[in-house]
Amino acid sequence: MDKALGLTKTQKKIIDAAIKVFSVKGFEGSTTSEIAQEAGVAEGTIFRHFSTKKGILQSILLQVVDNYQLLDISDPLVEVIERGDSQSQSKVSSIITQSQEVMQQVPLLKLLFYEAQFHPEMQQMLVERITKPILEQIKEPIVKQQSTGYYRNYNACLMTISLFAPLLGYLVLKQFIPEQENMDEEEAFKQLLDIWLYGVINQ
Amino acid sequence: MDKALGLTKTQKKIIDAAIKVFSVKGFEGSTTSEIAQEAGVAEGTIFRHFSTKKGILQSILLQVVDNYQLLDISDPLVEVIERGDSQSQSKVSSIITQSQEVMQQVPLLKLLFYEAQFHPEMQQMLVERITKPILEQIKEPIVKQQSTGYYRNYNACLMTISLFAPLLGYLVLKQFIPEQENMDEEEAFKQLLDIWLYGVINQ
Amino acid sequence: MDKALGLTKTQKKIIDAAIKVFSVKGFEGSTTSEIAQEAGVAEGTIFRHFSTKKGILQSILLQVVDNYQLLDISDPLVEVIERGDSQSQSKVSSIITQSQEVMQQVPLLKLLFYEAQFHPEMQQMLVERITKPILEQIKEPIVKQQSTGYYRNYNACLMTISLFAPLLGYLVLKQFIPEQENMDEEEAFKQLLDIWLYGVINQ
Amino acid sequence: MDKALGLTKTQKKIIDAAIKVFSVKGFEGSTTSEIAQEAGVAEGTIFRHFSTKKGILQSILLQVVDNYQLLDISDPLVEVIERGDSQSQSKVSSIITQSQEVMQQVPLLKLLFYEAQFHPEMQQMLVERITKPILEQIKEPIVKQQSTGYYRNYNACLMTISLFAPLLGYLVLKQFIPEQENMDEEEAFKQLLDIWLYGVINQ
DNA sequence: TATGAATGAGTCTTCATTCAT
DNA sequence: CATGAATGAAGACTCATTCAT
Repeated sequence: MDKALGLTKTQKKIIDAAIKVFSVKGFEGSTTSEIAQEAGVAEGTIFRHFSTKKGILQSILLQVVDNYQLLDISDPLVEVIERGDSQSQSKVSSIITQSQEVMQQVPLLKLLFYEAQFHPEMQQMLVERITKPILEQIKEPIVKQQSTGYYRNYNACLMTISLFAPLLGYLVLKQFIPEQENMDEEEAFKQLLDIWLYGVINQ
Repeated sequence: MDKALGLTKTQKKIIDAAIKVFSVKGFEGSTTSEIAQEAGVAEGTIFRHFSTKKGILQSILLQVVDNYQLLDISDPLVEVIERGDSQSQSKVSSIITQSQEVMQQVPLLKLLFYEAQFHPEMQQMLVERITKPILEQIKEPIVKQQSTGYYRNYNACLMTISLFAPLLGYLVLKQFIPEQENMDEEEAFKQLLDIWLYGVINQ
Repeated sequence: MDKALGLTKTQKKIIDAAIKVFSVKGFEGSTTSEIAQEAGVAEGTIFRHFSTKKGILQSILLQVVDNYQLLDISDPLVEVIERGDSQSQSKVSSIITQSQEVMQQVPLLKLLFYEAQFHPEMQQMLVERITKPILEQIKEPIVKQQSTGYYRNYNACLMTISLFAPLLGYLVLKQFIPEQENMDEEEAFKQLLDIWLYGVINQ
Repeated sequence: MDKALGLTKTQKKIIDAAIKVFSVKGFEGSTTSEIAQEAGVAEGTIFRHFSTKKGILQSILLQVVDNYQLLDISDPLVEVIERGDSQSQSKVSSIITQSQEVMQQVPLLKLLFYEAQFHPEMQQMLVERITKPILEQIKEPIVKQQSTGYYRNYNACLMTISLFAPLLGYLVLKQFIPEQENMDEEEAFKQLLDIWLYGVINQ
């Protein structure tokens, strides 16, 4: 009744509050009392639902992993790869649309990847359930295009990196230096994809 | 007498110890007592040299900024841009050589950029003294190549991102997933630069 | 209907569970949630029957006091005193039989006497309803034997102590150091009573 | 300089305060903040010297064990056994003198033996370092007296219990029911020892 | 100047108790 | 009348910072 995707309403309130607080102050910099306040529950309530503060972080990770929200970003990229056609605006703009959500998730993802350094089991889960699946999903169509001779024969993993990293880098940089509003996101993504396609297409 | 670059020997010991400890455990996850132990001084000594724990972090940032060690990475990239020649192996390998040091600095840089989120004055210093200078330094030769028509006319900032992000992404990913040892670093960098050059060179 | 000795069935379940849990973990070391689980009721249910956690302890004490289960130990001792005859095996063994129950109650009694230190009203009740009655009950036949000249004229209270303490001491020690299984309980009690009788009988 | 018997002055202050507080409120019923206040130090200071609250209890036990203060009680008892003479007043009164200290230690010993139930390593130490040594020390002269035929041939361990338990029982009871001040301690001990000797001497 | 014991505010966590269902 | 989620006061413990030596 008060459950959704395995989380009770209270759990959802706490998770959402924690995401907000963690994103702003970092994991160690946040206190459970802040999270409780943000969630509108008593501090003790947190510990009826999550055994430790770290448990909250792990639940956030699990939810991100389970929802596969993240992987949505790879679908449009796959289409770009398969078409190999920078002019296919509709695809590009679908990425842009997605990116609004991704933008909001960037601080959360930074948090998870950063904190994962200090928690091996989280790191492993991130690698196995997020990083590797994305790499695999993107590598596959690249390899196919290489086999037809349409793409050059660089290491597929490196090609994936050179496709993915600039997009992510652009988003992160924009959070650091928000000034350059002169160019809209859609145009930026189009140019980044263009550069990659030219770099990758044979001749 | 016991000073070098504005740091006494004791200060240097503390800074070095703090870099080591912060890199492994994060800023909030480290204690001044650990730093003192690693530095081989008493805990109280730290506070004769740095007013607060955060002061240590700021000093680390200042040192990184002042030493410009970081910017060393942009020099070889500039040469790559200016030559526009993926075959110029010597340049590429000089990057590789540098990257050994950069590799070691990646955790420190992750730390500084991550913690900067929570300390506006640090964030500003990072942006003004590190991020923007690197972008500028790299944008300049790109713009020159564009003016001669040798490079395509993409937004120079985006071109910089698409050059820089894959290299950084490769280094970070390698720390997360160290397995793919099959390819050596030199070859990886060469391919990433190749892709960029093809994507960027007109025709 | 569901009452017995002033306790409803639910109350009895809770009391029994509390005795079990308190005996193993002590009063402060036990949680109401453990007691609820052991009793097979909800945590809230406990507080419909007992106003506070301490109220449970007080009810246990009341039950022990009301049931006089404890005082059963003094009856056989009285017989030993009255016969003044260490050879009366049947009496001794009836003590032994009782002691099986007493053994099980030792942890509970330790608990009550120990916790009573911290709760004056409980201490008073223990003294008035348990300790003093036992002393009186045992002193009486001793005094009678003294008046006939059969027992020496030591202070009756001290004689009671020197009768009672070794038996209790033996039981407690056995819980601490269970190894000395070489002697059975029956024999042990017989010897302890013998020593006392020899020490106490005139000539 | 500020050390004595392996304890610094601060540690001694904390230990003494803890003994006082624990004796009055029990282990679980005491708070580290109360102990700090009683010791006249900051709460944090406690944890520079004892890693946990339980660590304080263990240190108390260690100190009791190391000081062998407790075992002092067995020396006069040994003399009583060896003389086998209840009239040897001087010995008896030396016990009394000791007992003033023992009296003060009774609450502490009750604490240690009670809490030991919940901490196996403490229980073992109490048994090995306190209980067994006392039993052994007292059993030895008893056995000697038995071999000469002066004492009856009861189990030596039980004889020890029937010597020791009444003395301890008297002290504990006096704390519970302090009223019976009519008899002084010296006389009480003399009578208890008398009873035992008569019970134990052959004929 | 360097030390490290002492500090105490602040943290995570527990748990007896309440109350809407 | 029973339930168990929610509460929040209180506890053990941490750690950046101070200061007498």
